[in-house]
Amino acid sequence: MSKQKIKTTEAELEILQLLWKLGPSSVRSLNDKLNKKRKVGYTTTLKFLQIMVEKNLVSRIKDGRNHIYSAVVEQKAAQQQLLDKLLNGVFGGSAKKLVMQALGNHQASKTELEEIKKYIEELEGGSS
Amino acid sequence: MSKQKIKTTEAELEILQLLWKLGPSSVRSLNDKLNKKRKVGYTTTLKFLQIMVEKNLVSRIKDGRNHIYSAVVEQKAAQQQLLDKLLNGVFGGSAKKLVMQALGNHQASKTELEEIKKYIEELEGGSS
DNA sequence: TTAAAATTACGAAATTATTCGTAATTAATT
DNA sequence: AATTAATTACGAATAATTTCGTAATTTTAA
Repeated sequence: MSKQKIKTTEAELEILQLLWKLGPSSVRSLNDKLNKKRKVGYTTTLKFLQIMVEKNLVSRIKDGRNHIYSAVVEQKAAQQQLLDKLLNGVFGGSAKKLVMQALGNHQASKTELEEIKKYIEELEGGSS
Repeated sequence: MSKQKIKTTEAELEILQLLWKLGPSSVRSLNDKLNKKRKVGYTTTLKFLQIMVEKNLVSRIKDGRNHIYSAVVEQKAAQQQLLDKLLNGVFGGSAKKLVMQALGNHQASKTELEEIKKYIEELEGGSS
């Protein structure tokens, strides 16, 4: 019963992003980081965190007068979910199309391309 | 002045999807297709199309008493926009990570993997 | 132990997105 | 031309998301 279909909104994702990057953080710290990008009220950030606790996207512990929030959902899992959505929603389920378009426009470095090739070879060699 | 920052919503994307697949279509036809997946009122579909005309996501011409709608935005462009969003938003801009995760979980066929490798080689050989 | 400073809780306003009812229009048919 | 059948226009209801003000609470420190 632990994995329902949780719908993550844009604003929530923005905060999860930070939590993944920074690790467990206080509201103030998160709000400060958010404000590097755009003006957001402290209580707005707090509210989102509270909503996210409800949804079980984050957890929290008390630390003095603060609450420290941590991401519950794994970054990988969230990435995968969004990737799937894009893949099925807009690329007709074709990983090939998605990958080619990703590589075509955002030129990965030569090194990265090599790494991807190696990775593909592993996939090919492995359990097929 | 032709390319502003247009925000496409979920519902709009769903309709664009159909337009890309079917080509120019009447409201009825689109609504019928939508109803294969979920119940949507005719006027709801119409409303979205009207909104999308406002946003310049689709265009329309009259055909008898009907309006025929066509996608204005190219599928590729929309795909790219969403891809970019995912890439920058959740994969920290690393196409490599995105690609690897896409390939890792959605096993593309061996043939597809080969094609992707070839494609990478083209990229490597080409204009660096 | 009171006052000041900061945090959290609550709830509701503001905004955006979705849905559709009803009226007006158009076209075809009698 | 009047009736019918279908479409489009308009605007408003609903729902979901985002935002934040204010009150209550907690901690620090004077």
